[in-house]
Amino acid sequence: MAPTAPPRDRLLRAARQVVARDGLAGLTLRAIAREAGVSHGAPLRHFPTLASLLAALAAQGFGELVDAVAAAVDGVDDPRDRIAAAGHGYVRFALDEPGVYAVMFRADLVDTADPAYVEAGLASFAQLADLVADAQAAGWQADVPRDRLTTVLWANVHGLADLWLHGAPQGILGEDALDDLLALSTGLATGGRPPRR
Amino acid sequence: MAPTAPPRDRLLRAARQVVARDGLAGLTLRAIAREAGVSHGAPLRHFPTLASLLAALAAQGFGELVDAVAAAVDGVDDPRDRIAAAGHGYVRFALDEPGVYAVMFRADLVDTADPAYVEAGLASFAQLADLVADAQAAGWQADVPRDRLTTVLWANVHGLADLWLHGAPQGILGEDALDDLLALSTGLATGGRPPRR
DNA sequence: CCGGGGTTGTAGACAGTGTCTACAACCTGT
DNA sequence: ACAGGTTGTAGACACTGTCTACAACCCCGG
Repeated sequence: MAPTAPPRDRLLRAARQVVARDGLAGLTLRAIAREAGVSHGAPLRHFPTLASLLAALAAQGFGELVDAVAAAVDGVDDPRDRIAAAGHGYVRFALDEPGVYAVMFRADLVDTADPAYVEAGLASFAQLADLVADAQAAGWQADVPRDRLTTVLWANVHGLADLWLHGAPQGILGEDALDDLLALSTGLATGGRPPRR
Repeated sequence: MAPTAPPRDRLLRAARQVVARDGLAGLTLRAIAREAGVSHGAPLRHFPTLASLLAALAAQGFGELVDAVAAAVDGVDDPRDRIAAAGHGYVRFALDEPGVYAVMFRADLVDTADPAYVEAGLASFAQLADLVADAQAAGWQADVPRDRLTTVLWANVHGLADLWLHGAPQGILGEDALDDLLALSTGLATGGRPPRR
């Protein structure tokens, strides 16, 4: 094993630890440098700006999101059930990595022009679009433009994750309502079928 | 007319102008003070902290959101159409006031414990819950717990607004797809009925 | 072997930030 | 007229992102 990872990776790992420990408010360039054990200006040797470092972190996050969704879908056969499973995996990822997920959708923190960021986001969208394509081929909402249908489903799970991370529904519904909300949301969207048993 | 409004209101108005002009990144306590024409420490006479000023701004925003949704629903009779109209009004508000809307859901910027903020958010939720209650009374999803159904619908429109403000769908679908997305989203959620003509 | 050259890191500076504090002006009510 | 609260000012502090000058360090060609 490499005892010392490449400095870019070390910085990104440090950023993850910082955001996991101190949240978005503590995710500062100097805090990342401290966490990585280097001087406050060192990160700028590898990223021209904090926004570009966060773009790299967000791009990593999109990659892991794709993996999480793929794992959630794995083994599910029915195309509509696969969409529901994907939504489940999506939200679970957001809750497992709340800091990284928050960074991924913070246009004011991230350099949204970063090519790796854009590409990773599009790959995540394409993954969901493929699942939609399968469901459409099986007859579900076959006459709706695929990208629009995909975007709406994406907005559904993203909204649920964002609201939940914000904490609003917990005060109304309690801490353990998320699974029910997810089942309800995907059930509504995919045609009100009862959840699989 | 009062030539000089109460200082609290002047500060909140200044904050709106700043966020409308410079976005979230420019929404700083000192910028608000400059916009209001006072010294950099003056706002702290009226708000103990920046987060509390932003909580007051967000609470105002929730009030205006309620008004916007009420106006959008006004004149629509069918309960399910009212829900669709509410979603339309919701997203339109978010796009008309992107700065204020962003502040409303930024838990890291806002003092989320502020009573006025909590109350205003709950009032907005209650408004949507009432619309849901009417639709349920008319037979739509009558067996689903109302607060959970409301939360899911809220998440749908919030996710669409947040994604759109983030700019992601525009790159895929173009700048003018929003109305179609909204119709598709509410159509899916309320049972796939065709949009009203 | 040696000596550059690029990579990586350091340390200090600068403007800008939120918040605190000491001070002053002003308005109000008795 | 005067005391007290409200509102505002100005300076300080620690912190931030970014820039710059400087120094180690490693690798590779002669």
